[in-house]
Amino acid sequence: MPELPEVETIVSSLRNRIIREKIISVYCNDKKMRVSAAENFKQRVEGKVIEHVERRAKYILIFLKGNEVLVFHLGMSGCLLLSPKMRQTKHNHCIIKLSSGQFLTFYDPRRFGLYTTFNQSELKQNKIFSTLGIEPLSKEFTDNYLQQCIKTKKLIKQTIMDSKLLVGVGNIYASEALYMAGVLPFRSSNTLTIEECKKLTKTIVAVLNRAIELGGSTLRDYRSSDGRTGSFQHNFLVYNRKHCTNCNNIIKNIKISGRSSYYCDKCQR
DNA sequence: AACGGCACCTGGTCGC
DNA sequence: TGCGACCAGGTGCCGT
Repeated sequence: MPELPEVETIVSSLRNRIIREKIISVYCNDKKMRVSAAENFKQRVEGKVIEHVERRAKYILIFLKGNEVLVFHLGMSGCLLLSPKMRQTKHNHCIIKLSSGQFLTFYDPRRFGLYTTFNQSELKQNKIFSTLGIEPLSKEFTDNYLQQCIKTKKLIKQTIMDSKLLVGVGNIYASEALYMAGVLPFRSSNTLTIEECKKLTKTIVAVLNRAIELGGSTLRDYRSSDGRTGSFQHNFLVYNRKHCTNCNNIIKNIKISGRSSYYCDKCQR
């Protein structure tokens, strides 16, 4: 569900509103989750003060004074909402009461997400975090880096969505970036020219930045932590569209690794 | 080692 | 109206 821009939107809105707050109490019901929260989750976070909030890939990291780091992943349908009232919904899995009286609620109907806590060294050693690729909005993401990544026969859409190479690019933004670069999603990565690779580097960064400016994309479930929807979905050039925004050609839709992939066979080669 | 396929879930939509 | 089929933004694991 939420990709990098949606998670970034949540993190930046939380950053302004929960820093220095103390965690007063925690309701935790992870029985239905696919991944359990850490043992003693409640005891490990109650009474701690929130120091800062970061994003790594699609994970939300809430650093607590001391050594603990609260970790949330929203999966396909997860939300992390901050509200002045306790929200009782069917799919609440974790509710955190803060010293200001606000409630931070994690809910996730499809339960593909997770929440837990790590201490900082566990976080560094954790298999998930130690194998994550680089951030596309960091200085490390260069033409040269992408040129190294595409030395494979894998389809280019799979390559840019491979979180061991590059994090945060999900199904929507992969389709959009490839469309903007004029590259068909089912090309073998190693057939891209240097020029195409350079262009793709630029379009990945551009589409993510533009989506962040617009608060992400809301197709169905996504809300920021203040309950607001994103509006980048109105700016999709190819995803979920019937006709090409450039040439009016009919947009094709194929499955790549089981995911809907949209493209224009006139504008993309 | 690398890759494809699948499993994990609920809920919304569409067609009959 | 009711029901079943199908689809959805992610990710880890398993078998080949």
